[in-house]
Amino acid sequence: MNRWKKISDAVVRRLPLYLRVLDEASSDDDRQLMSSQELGQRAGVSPALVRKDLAWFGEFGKQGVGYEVGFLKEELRRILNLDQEIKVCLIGTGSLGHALVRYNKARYEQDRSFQMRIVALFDNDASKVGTQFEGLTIYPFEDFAKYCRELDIRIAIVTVPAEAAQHVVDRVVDANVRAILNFAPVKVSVPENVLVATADLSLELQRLAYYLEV
Amino acid sequence: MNRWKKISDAVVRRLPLYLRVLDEASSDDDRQLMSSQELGQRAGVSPALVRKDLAWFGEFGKQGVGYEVGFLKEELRRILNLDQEIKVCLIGTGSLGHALVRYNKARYEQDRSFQMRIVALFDNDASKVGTQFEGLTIYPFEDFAKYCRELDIRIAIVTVPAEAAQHVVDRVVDANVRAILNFAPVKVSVPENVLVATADLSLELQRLAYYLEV
DNA sequence: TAGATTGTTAATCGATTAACAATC
DNA sequence: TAGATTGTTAATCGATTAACAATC
Repeated sequence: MNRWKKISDAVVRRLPLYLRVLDEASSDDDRQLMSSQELGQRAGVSPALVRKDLAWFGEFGKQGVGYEVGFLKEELRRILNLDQEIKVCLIGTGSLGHALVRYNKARYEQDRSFQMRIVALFDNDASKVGTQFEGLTIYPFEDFAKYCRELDIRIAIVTVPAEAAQHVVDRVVDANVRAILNFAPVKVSVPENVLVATADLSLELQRLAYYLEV
Repeated sequence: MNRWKKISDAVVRRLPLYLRVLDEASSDDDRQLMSSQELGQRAGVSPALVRKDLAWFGEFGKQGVGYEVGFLKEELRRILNLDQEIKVCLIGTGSLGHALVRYNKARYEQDRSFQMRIVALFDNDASKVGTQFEGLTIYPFEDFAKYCRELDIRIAIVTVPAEAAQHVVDRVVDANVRAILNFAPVKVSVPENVLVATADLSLELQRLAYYLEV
C-alpha cells in the first residue's frame, strides 16, 4: 500500500507524531473518533496537512465523521513497520549508551505498542565485554556482523566517541544494517542505501543559543 | 549585524554545522582558507546554499579566494552568541540527565570554543537533592526561579519523565528562561516567545523504522 | 435531510539551485 | 592579467495552505 511513490521525509517525520497523539487519545480519554482538525491541533500541524499526509497512503477517514482512532493507529503502525518487533542494537556502552538502554527498556515495557527493542550491546573495552547491563550481555564489537546476522538486527544506535564513529559506522554498513541513529557529534559518510539519523545534542544547543537575546 | 530580517530556522540550523567544519579544519589540518565548495562538501550542503546562508549576515568571503577560516569562525560564533559563555541547567537527574552532564562536561573541557556549560542541576527527589554529581550540587526544583536568577541561566535541558514535562516547562517559562531542550517524549506547550527544541529519541527511531524493508 | 469533514486540486509560500556579474 | 570564487538575482523545485466537491 506504500513504497510506490516516493514519500517525502517531511511527511514520514510527522507520522510517528500522529501515532503518538492517537495513542494518547485512546489510552487517556478512550477516544473512538478524531478529526483532522483535532489531530492536527494536538500534533502541532494544520488540519489540511494531516489529511494530505495520510492521503499519501490511502483513505483512512470517513467524510463528515473523521478518523476512527483504533483503525488509524493500526494503519500507521503498519505503514511505519511497527506492527512487528524491530530489533535494535547499541554500540558504545558509555553513560549515554547506558541511559538509552534504560530509556528504551522503560519505553518497551510501558508501551505495548512501542515495538523497538534493544537486544544487543557492543563495546570494544575489554573490561566491559562479557559483562551484563540491564539484562543484556555486552559483546565485543569485532563480532558485530556475526551477532547482527544471528539476532536479525535492523537498526544500530551509535554512542561511541566522535573519533570512533566513522569506523564503527563503516562496520555497521558492512554488516548490512541499513538504518543508524548516530549520537556522535560528527557527520558520518554512508552509501546511498543507508539512512543515518543524527541526534546531535551540541548542534541543537548551539542552535538554541542563536535565539537568545544576550 | 543580524536580527534585522527574520532569518529562517533552516538557515540557523546549518550555522553550527558550518562552525563545526571550520573548527575541524583549523584544528586538524590548520587550514587558513576554505571555499564555499569545500565547506559545503564537508557540511553536506551545496556551495550555493553555503554562500546564501552566510550572505544573510554579511560579506565574509573574498572573491576568487574563499573564506578565511579563522575569521569566519569568529563571525559565526558571534552570530550564534557563542562568543561568550552561556549558562545551561539540567532538570531531572536520571540516567539520561547524568549522561548529558558528562557529555557536556567532556565537550566543554575538550573544546575551548564550546561555550555552553551546565552550571546547575535540579531534581525533586529528596534523596538526590543536596548531593553532588560531576562537581555540581543538585538543587530542589522548587527553588528553580531563584537559582536561575542568581546564576543567569539562559537554557534549560529537560530530562524528566513525560508526565512531569509540561509542569516543569511551565515553571521554566515562569522563571524567564526562553530556550528549552526537551528530551521528554511529549509535545509541550509554551508561549510564543519561548523556543523548545525537541530531542525525541523515540520519534527518530520510529521514523527510521519506516525506511526498513521488512 | 442538514451538517460536518474528508480527499484532492489549485494557489501560495518558502527554500534551494543555477547562473553570472563583480572582483579579488 | 587570467583564473577563481564570491555575493546576488532569477529560475526551479517542493512543501504547505486554501478551497471545495464528494459523501458520510
